[in-house]
Amino acid sequence: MSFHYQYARPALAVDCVVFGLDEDLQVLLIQRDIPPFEGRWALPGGFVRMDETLDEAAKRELEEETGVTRVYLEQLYTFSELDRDPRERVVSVAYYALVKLSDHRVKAATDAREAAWFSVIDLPKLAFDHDRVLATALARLKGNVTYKPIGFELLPPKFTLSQLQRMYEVILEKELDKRNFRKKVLTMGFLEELDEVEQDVAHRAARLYRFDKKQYHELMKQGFHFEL
Amino acid sequence: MSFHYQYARPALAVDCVVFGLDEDLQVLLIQRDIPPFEGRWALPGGFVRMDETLDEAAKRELEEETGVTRVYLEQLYTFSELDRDPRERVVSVAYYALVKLSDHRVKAATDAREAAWFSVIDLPKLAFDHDRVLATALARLKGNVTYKPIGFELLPPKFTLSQLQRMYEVILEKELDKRNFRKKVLTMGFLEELDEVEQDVAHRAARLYRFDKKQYHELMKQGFHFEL
DNA sequence: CCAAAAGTGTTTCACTTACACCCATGA
DNA sequence: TCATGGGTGTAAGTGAAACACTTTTGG
Repeated sequence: MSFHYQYARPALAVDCVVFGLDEDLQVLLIQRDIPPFEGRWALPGGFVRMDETLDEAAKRELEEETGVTRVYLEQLYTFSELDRDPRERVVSVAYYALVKLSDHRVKAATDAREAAWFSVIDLPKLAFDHDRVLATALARLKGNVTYKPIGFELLPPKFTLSQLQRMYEVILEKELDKRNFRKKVLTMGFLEELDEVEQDVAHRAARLYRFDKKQYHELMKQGFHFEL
Repeated sequence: MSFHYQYARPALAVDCVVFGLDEDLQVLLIQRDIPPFEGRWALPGGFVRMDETLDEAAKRELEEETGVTRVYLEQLYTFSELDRDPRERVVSVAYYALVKLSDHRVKAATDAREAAWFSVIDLPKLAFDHDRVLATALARLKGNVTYKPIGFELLPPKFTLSQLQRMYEVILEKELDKRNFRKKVLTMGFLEELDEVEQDVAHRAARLYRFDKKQYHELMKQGFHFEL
């Protein structure tokens, strides 16, 4: 590699896989309004600028295209197949994030494009290689959710233990035992029991809990190991 | 993003963190023979060509610069700090690999550069942000080794249980109980017990074992979960 | 015969799993 | 009063951790 490198370069882009939780696990998509893949749904994303890092580019593109802001984006994988974009060589760094769907239910796209939530179990065929990107993100989510408390990002600040359990069941695609689940998460010691219950339900109201981030980090420092 | 995207682009490079095992955990470095950081040690790597994927670029650069070939490179992380290269904007995709040090003890660099193994616990200051890249790779290795049998890549095809245990101790930086360790790895059922013992040792010769990849994948399919 | 590492079992304790009924509430 | 989910305990089994001595071999 010489001092002045001036061969042709691939273009560099970012794509964002943003998950939310409803009955199902949901993902945020935008509808493309220009070729290629005009009209097809795609992951929000775009090209990286010279004066921003990849993290910054991902955050900016996500906000520009979907209005979603203040989310923690984590780098997922960099995709570099030669033909992943029919126009030219584009290498894309994928990010993923978990958001409280309630905070982003109506998304005001700042440009003309349409953004919408889709259940991951009933998706349209996506543009580019975004099916593959999404599959990678889903696998990562499934793999991480059991040993990092990332799932809490999907829930509102106050939640019931049943909501928490349903979240794990949806992501892991398997049922969990209610008593064992409650025992486990409560003994971990970072759920703050509130003196409040859920409202407007047609049955006994469940107690609300809050994820105590400080306490969690305190436990981490002491070598605590979260699992399941 | 317009059809013809022609803004300035970052250069795109790959860097390879290749681990080997001796008494300590080792990493393969090359000495730079041009500025910037002339004379400093760095991770092998270089710019990505238009006709190759990132995986291919990493493999090619590693071979060109160190002679190391036929290793399984896994993508690690993409680094994009604005000033990580003093010449110009360079985004670099890092890869990591584990190799049997015995196979690569003498490395014949194909060009003039020097390549050498360094213990990770006694490293020179590296060029660019390679200290950070290496730290990321070490963290990943430590995190993965307990629940994927990747560590076997560091050992020769036939190894003793003590060698296997030492490998885990070196990577995890903690001591393990001999009896419990042997019990555990043997009950997992993918170690093939050979009718051979190690040679030329000044004490009782230990039995040799082989990692049975087929059996491991068979167990995986049946939902087996490797850990520690 | 000495040094050096190989090899081997048992007990204790903690955690995981399986499992079923009563309770509180709003409609 | 009924339907709906909320909330609770125990027993059995499995796996992790702690722990020390004998065996083999070459020098």
